[in-house]
Amino acid sequence: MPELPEVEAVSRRLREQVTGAEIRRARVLRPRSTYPQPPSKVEHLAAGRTIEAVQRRGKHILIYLSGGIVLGCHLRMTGNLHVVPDAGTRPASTRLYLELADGRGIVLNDPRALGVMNAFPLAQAETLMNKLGIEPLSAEFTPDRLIEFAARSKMPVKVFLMDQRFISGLGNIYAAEALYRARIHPATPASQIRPARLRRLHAAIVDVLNDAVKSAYIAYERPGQFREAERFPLAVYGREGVCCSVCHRKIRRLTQAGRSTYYCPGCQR
DNA sequence: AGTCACCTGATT
DNA sequence: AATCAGGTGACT
Repeated sequence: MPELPEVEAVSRRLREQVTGAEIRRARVLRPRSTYPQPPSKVEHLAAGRTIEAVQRRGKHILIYLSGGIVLGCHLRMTGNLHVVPDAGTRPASTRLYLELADGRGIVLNDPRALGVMNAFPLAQAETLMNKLGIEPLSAEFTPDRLIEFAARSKMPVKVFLMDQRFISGLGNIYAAEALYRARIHPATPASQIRPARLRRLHAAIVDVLNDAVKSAYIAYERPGQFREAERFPLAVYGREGVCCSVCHRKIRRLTQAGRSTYYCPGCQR
């Protein structure tokens, strides 16, 4: 599920629902879901604290607790973090949950069980988050910063865009969609792209993420079956063999760093 | 820079 | 039965 827009939607809804709530206790049902920490660390550090704020950083959800503790959650491929009315009634693929003093539960629900939650003192959480790259929807993400980063990387530009140490939040779908909008071939080495095209790429990244944030927020407000239907139409991702609506050539797929990349051979040179 | 491991469920 | 999946960290 989640890249930046989906994580933003999850984070916003959580913020609205649980800011100010008290965590009675935390229960880890699957021990690996707190990797690399032991489950007891999360259980002990979360219990009895009040939720002061919920923030997103890259694809991480940060739950700030009273007493200077932060719960950091990463949803990986299939995770979701959401509130249930009764902590005693949870989805089948619940990996851990926070039982609130009012009886509700915050559930890390993840069929593939790749998602994780950790507990950190505030300073340690900040240190970890400082290793992430720039927030693409913040004012610091400027065309010049993108040009500066790209100049230092020989990676294929699509792999570069997904590297969280440069820009944090882009994943397989929106990296491909941004390159399509910018008309850049995904295999182009980042350092070889001229500044004018990187400016176009910068605008494409901001646009595609803003579009996706809007639809992701709506999608997460609704029951599951409407999720896919409400996302704006993707131009290339998952559309191998379909004709490009601009040039009518067939969308192709290639493999980069072990992941599928979709692109239009006509539009992206 | 590539390959695997971590997992399960959907699709071919 | 095999392959694929919106992610990432730990190995070569």
